[in-house]
Amino acid sequence: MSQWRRYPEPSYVPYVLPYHRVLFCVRARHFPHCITCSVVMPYYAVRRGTQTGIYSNWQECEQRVTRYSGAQFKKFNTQREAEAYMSAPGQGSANVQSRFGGGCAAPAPQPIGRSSGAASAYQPSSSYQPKVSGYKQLPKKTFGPPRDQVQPYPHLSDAEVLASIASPYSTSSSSGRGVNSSGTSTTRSSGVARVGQTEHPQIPSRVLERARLAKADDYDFTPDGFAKCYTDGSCMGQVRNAGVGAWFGPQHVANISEPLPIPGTNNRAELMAVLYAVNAAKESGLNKVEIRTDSKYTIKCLTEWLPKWKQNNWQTAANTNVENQAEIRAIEKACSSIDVRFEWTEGHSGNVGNEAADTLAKRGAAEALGKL
Amino acid sequence: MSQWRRYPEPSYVPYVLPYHRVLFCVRARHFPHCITCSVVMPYYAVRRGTQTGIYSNWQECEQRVTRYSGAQFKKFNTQREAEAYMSAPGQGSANVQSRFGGGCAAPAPQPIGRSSGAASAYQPSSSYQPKVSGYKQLPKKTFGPPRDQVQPYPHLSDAEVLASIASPYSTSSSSGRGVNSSGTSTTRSSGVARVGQTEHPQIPSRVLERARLAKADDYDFTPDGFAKCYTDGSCMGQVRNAGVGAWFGPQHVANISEPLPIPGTNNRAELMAVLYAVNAAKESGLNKVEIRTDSKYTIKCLTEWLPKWKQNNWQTAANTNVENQAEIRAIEKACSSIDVRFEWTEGHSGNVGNEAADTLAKRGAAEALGKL
RNA sequence: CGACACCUGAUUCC
DNA sequence: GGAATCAGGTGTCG
Repeated sequence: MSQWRRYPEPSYVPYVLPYHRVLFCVRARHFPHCITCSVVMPYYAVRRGTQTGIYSNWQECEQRVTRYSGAQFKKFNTQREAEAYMSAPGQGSANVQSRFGGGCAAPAPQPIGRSSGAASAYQPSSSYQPKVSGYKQLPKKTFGPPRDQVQPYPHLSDAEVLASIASPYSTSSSSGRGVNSSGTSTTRSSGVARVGQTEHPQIPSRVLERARLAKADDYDFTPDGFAKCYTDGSCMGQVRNAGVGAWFGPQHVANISEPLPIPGTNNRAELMAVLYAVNAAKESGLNKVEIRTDSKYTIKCLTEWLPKWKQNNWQTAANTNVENQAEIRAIEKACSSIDVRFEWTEGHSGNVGNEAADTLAKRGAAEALGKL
Repeated sequence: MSQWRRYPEPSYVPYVLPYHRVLFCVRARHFPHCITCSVVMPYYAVRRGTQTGIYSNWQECEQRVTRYSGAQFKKFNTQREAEAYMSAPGQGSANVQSRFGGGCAAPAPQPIGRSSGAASAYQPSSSYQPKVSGYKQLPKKTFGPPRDQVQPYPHLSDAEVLASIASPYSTSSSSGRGVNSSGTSTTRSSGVARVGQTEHPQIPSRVLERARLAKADDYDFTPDGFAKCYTDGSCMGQVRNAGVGAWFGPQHVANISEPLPIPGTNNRAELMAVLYAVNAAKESGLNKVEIRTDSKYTIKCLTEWLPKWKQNNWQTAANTNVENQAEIRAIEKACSSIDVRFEWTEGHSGNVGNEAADTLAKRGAAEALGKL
């Protein structure tokens, strides 16, 4: 391993048949055309975030980007590309330009160069990244943008599904917070401890607020008393705008259709949908909820694999770090104060609840796309 | 997976966060409202397989489909859909059509709705059928015979990669051999000793013939004058059909995509790819070539470990005989008259050359499998 | 124990 | 057709 790890460092790479005259492949800067010798040191350009700049590792980047609505960032292999990205006409680039181009040096955190060796024990997923090879994907034909005819399921029309949730899309404000306290005090019947707002900061407040408005009668319960909840995630396009959806029933006030604040993957979206749903369920006073998702990945993460991962330090069978670790842990934590059961539903098989959640999720992803 | 398999059986489904009190979801008949448990009577249409027809359960379908190269089959919820699928213009459907629609009766087994009347022939008594859905993926892994639009990487389409080597797939004959001798005499400029045909019997003659057609300008050289060559090996299935691929550049006449005459392992295939490539390079008169492979095993064999093995009588650290000794020695010998340098490329990381070699190798393995 | 590769399977997202 | 993710396995070496 050591041998390969040292690869990018400025040294000679003696991969030569030793019984020949020894040949050397000099480092990348000497042989820029030698693809395999190229240094793979990443450049994370944060064009929009709590603090813009170019960083040399994902941790640095993540700090400025997580929970930042509409964050724009991307990984590059060269500083030049990263700088080009910063200068590109992205939203909020004006602000970025001043920070980056100007001498206004970023404080403590180190824009590149500083090869911070401190690799935290907890390696967060790099899955937020739009995948290195953005340029390659360009020629790929994109899916037709104007397809709006989804026709999900028989009973409810698309419009009805969307109508079944009070449009939270425009009201991102926390205007309702003041009234909130009183509402919160009207604790519901269940013995579930009401979790404070601070405990699930990543859940938009309006999701929780609406969940509080739901009454027990509004839910559809299984014979053994679990509230049914269909969840789904969606992520679209090369930017990977993601959205989540959760469906408790037609016209249910607690239904969720939200964009995710940062780009992600399909699987992250599926997980986040569960996280949103579980938190909403808790917020409305339920003590038993049955999450129905079509993602076996999600279910297995939470049931089969999680116990193993907690023991083996979150290593996958291929000896890589488990992805979406943060989301999985968050769900686990959220589930500690409510009984959660998971059921798998086959996707696109005409299941009403699943289709509804799908529509909701797509709507959320579409909103995320509009935010960019 | 076994867990999922058991789904439809009359039992409990324990998909519950394990750190909670264990909860059970009783079977469908007990909880008819539980949509995800609903049993759907399936129709398995086998459009291409050992025997075509429509079957009512997966077992029947599986028999006609497993190990059948290029099998085409699909599950439907209605007989009408299944029949439509059978009539649809799938590849090789001509054959299918005659079988199905024609009187060419399938023997013993009972297609469900074979020409209407037979619908009753086999009436699936609801029961059993799992909604397992493993079958859906099955056709995916088969190399579709007619698929020419693969789009593996940006610059070159799959077809172009394949097209970049004169199709040796059909011309397995050694028709060009007679002319060969004269061609061999036209030695190229390099001081490399021309190896006689008999010295590398394992290299198909067409590989060498095509290499001879390449001119120096056709190659892509590193700044220090090494011709770039990506190699890859592939071996598929339990039979271990293997293939090799070598890629010198787009449309390069010397590119290689060959099946290996005998089954082997992945590592043997990787080694053979290098062997083919080095011989081709020599044959085209190169005197310096840089082999780029994603197999560290191959590189280490040829650089790190080989000197040691020559001294210790080819004994591994665990005191066993070194595997693939013949291939390693053959490469070493081939390298004695050409400068060969090795570079490691990470697999499946978007590297164009590596992806191309991969495609070529897979194609070769597929041919070995008889899938072509 | 580590490393790379080669596969198989599964679901979803596009 | 590809990406996201995981599980299981073999081939090989130190």
